[in-house]
Amino acid sequence: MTTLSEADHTPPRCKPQHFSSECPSRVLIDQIADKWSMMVLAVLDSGPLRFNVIKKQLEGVTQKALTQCLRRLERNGLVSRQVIADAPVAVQYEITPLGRTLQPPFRALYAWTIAKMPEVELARQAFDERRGR
Amino acid sequence: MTTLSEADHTPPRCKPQHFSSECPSRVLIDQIADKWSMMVLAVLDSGPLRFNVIKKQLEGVTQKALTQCLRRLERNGLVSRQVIADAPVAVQYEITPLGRTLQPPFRALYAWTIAKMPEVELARQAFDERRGR
DNA sequence: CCGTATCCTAAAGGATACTG
DNA sequence: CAGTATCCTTTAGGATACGG
Repeated sequence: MTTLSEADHTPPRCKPQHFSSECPSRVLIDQIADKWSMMVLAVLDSGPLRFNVIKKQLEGVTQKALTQCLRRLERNGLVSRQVIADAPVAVQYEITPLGRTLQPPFRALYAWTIAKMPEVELARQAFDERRGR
Repeated sequence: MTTLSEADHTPPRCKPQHFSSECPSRVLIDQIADKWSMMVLAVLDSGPLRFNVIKKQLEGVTQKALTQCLRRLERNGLVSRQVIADAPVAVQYEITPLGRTLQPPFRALYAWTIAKMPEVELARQAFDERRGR
């Protein structure tokens, strides 16, 4: 991956303006670009939650999809998983310190979404009209 | 979608801590969560480019995938498309003013990626070891 | 050069049933 | 409760060929 602004850093093993498939940042984009990850992290931001509580807050997510998402977040060190051996079993998911560092960038992205959504909606309508739906 | 921090805004038509499928921000997340969109916007950040130039800089993207991605970006008003009627035809893609406003949030996300990649890599190795590959 | 159309394969995603 | 396993359907994605 290249820079968004040249001064920011030195991209490891990446030529300027070329997104090689081995570029480390590509790996992370694949994670961030997941359908549910951002929402899971947002939900966990207020504190640890149990599986079904998370599930209830993400309308449309299936158990399978949420499990996969949580596993990947756990694997990447963004979320921790703790089994509480009661009967019936409880499992707590908690955002890690590393996961918390994602909060500022995500917050910026979220603010953008809220601020620009109306403009995007207008652009869509214009586009769809331009090409007879 | 809910807030990442309660003070930021008032989410339109969304209950606190609940990501409804009709919530406008979900629509945007679906766009941002696209595999190539962020890279396309990063590549276009330096100026307008032609289709095949963009394609060359995104290793592994197919013509079909890139076309789809650019159409969606155009539809959402983040990128503009201009046909230059030479022979053979040339098509220029350019980031729009609206698209440019995404730059700061993306830059923050990108900086995070570069900064935290090593930690993520360590977390992965630990996870994979915990569960016998 | 910049697509669209078609075909085909691979992967994602839902539904259901079952287990510690 | 929190998964895993299985099946099956749907969708995404690559490859190829062709058209404006």
